[in-house]
Amino acid sequence: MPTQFDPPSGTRDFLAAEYEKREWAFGVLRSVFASYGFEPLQTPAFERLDVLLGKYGEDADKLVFKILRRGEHEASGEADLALRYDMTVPLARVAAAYGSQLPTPYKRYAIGPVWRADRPGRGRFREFVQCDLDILGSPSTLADAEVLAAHHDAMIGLGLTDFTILLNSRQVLSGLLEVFGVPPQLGSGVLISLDKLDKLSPDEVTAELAGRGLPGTIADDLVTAMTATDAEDRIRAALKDSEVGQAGVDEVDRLLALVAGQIPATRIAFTPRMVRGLSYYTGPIWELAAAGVPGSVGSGGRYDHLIAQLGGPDVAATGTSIGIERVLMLLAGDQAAGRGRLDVAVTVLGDDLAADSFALASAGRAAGLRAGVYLGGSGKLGKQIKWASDNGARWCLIYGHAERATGEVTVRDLTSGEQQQVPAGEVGGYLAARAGDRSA
RNA sequence: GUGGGCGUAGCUCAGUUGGCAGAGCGCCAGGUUGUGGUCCUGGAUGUCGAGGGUUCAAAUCCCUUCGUCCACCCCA
Repeated sequence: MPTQFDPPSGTRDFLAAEYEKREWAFGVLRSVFASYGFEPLQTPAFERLDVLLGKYGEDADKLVFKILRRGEHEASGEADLALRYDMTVPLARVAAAYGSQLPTPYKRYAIGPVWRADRPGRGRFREFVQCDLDILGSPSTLADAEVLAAHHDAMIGLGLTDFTILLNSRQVLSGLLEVFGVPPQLGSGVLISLDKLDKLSPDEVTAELAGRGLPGTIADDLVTAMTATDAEDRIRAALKDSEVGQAGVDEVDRLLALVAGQIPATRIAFTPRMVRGLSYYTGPIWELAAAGVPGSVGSGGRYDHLIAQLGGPDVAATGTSIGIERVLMLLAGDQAAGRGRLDVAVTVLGDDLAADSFALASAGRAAGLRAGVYLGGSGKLGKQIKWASDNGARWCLIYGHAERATGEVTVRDLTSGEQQQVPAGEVGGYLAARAGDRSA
């Protein structure tokens, strides 16, 4: 097939099987979030350009899909609107617009497509669904714990158990830089390099740190402490010398204690080396890793002043983002089986019988089943039964002149091949009585 | 944005030194005119991603372009 009929790169068509799998997953998320008392929020697919630009820096601005001005201004080539880039900026706008009308704290979830003018790759799209869970207005660690627990439960609800939550804190990272004597101006660069410890060897990271201008002995000490088998103990001990660092450790421990009843200890761990690249986090940070998926399958943290930076009120905030597209990749085989399109397939064995066939299908629907009549051009019964079978129907209702003469319908069970004559008026009840026997 | 791989039937892919466009699966028809799945027989697949060049001759070699995949970067 010519490639011009593929959807634009980085976008996808979802035919029935995949669509249903996705809808199932979104439904699981909605129900888990609702069970925690989070409420839904839906905002427009596009926002005013000035609402979106300049929020995350120039690099992010380049990834915003802009919408040209229309009408007489179109020739100007300027844009005044843009497709949303994430769910957080719209959240800030909503907080600014409806502030006092929103509950406090405001616990909301948002599931919907976002767009990025990015280069697509594996697990990376230009149009993808983002699923965010946030709490505005609570500075409490309880809020972080609730978000984290809900995220964990959502993953479990989706059938995922083989994942790990890497937990750290901004204060821990600040403390590390302090106790190891990293010059303040090198801080963010050093953290970016340390984040690569899960991909690069300790030596490579040490070299990269030196390349950033960090004195060799400091780089060495830092990498050694982070990668030792007893790294966590070493870091904990070292941070005792830092007020901010110790505060970070205390908060991480508090968070671990709060979620201990819901998240098994094997699935969550204090991970001092984990650094979230984004600079707006102000407290605990976390990332979910799963085997077989590039990057993370979710991440979040506390971001206390971001909402104000994005144009909203200056409220405490914490939240998490479920990497649903990547989670769906892990679910590839499981939920995709599909259960067919019909429960009841009705033959049409002649133009003069079609109206009765329609009525039979209607009776099937009234019995709570999915029912359809044969729309093809073949009058052959064999073709029609094959059609019924191809559509996954459990029953084929055979209704020809012989049946009409006796006022009965031949009900063929396509699983067993057994057939039974049923009075036409009782077909609905007959099917309803047997529909519960075996789940679809 | 940098480097590399790959674009052939609906799908997964073969295709030798340039020499008639192939297989499996799926699809259609028949065997069986009122009985699907299994089986047997037969049939159709097509802009060889697109454009240009070399050649008697190009899926094959060269150039360009588009798409796609992998690594780096960045993210979800």
